[in-house]
Amino acid sequence: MQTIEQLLESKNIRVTAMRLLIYKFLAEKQVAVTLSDIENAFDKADRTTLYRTVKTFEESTIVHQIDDGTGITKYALCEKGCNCDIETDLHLHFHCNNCNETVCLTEHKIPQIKVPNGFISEDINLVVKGVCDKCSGL
Amino acid sequence: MQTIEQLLESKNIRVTAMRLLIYKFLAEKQVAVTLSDIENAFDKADRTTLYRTVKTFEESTIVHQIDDGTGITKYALCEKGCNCDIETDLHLHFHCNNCNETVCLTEHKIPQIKVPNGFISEDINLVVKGVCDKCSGL
DNA sequence: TTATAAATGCACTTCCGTTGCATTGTATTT
DNA sequence: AAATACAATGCAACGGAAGTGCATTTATAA
Ligand SMILES: [Mn+2]
Ligand SMILES: [Mn+2]
Ligand SMILES: [Zn+2]
Ligand SMILES: [Zn+2]
Repeated sequence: MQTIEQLLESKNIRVTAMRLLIYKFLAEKQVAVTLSDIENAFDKADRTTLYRTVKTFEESTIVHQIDDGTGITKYALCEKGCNCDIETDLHLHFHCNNCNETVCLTEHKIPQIKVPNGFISEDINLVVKGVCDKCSGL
Repeated sequence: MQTIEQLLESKNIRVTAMRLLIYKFLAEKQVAVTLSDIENAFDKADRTTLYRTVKTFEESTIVHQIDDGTGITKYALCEKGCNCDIETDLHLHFHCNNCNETVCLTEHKIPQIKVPNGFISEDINLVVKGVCDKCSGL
């Protein structure tokens, strides 16, 4: 088990206080977060720093971006061994219409999707919307 | 075969010049269009009118909205017999990373997606990204 | 024709993402 | 240790797209 510091260093990302804090924040969250979420969690830090930190993480396959259809970009930590950079992360995402939260369903891979002749599939974004387990009470 | 006028009247939407023009514009386009696309096609008309027209169409299941991940909302005519309003339109969308166009693949329905226990699926958004038939040359 | 309501146009706002640039902090070299 | 070089952070501003309030025009109905 490697530390966060080791992870960052392995990706050639300098270890700073902010980056450690933001990483920990993402790690303890069970849901995808928006930039505003991070902003609210770190009042003292500037929006831009948070934005660039997340972007840095994204470029190094530490987090992946999620477009859940709300119009607001969300972020979540990549699983270890995730290959977002070379091929798309094929797990699906679930957006709850009730609590408005979005989660990675990393266990649920996206099935093979057929496209018409002449079309070349390179990436797939699949978002299921409905009611999450916390809200459904099932 | 019903006329556009008849279609609008059947949905209790008043027939206006703008609405007929915008409908025809959408009908002759083979790809999903942005509000800016419509704006460029109708210089004289105001953005707000176009915006509200499309929204009116959307509320009456004449067009459906497409979130292809570009961050810009796109619109396309619904097929006849489409049930966007009561259940989600289950066809998938394809976004070309080369020409940046998005098309409805109405023939390609979204397969059944399994979600974990406790989750209730109500709607699915599936966007395949890659190279379209025009750009691939295949 | 007049009264009523909807459609359109104009101005303005908000929200999110993004960038330029100055400043601070860190690491490396001399 | 001091000087240097470069990256990280903070502040301010911008831009695009979606959305809203209100006045005006246009269509429908009485
Ligand atoms: Mn995910
Ligand atoms: Mn479609
Ligand atoms: Zn929920
Ligand atoms: Zn193309």
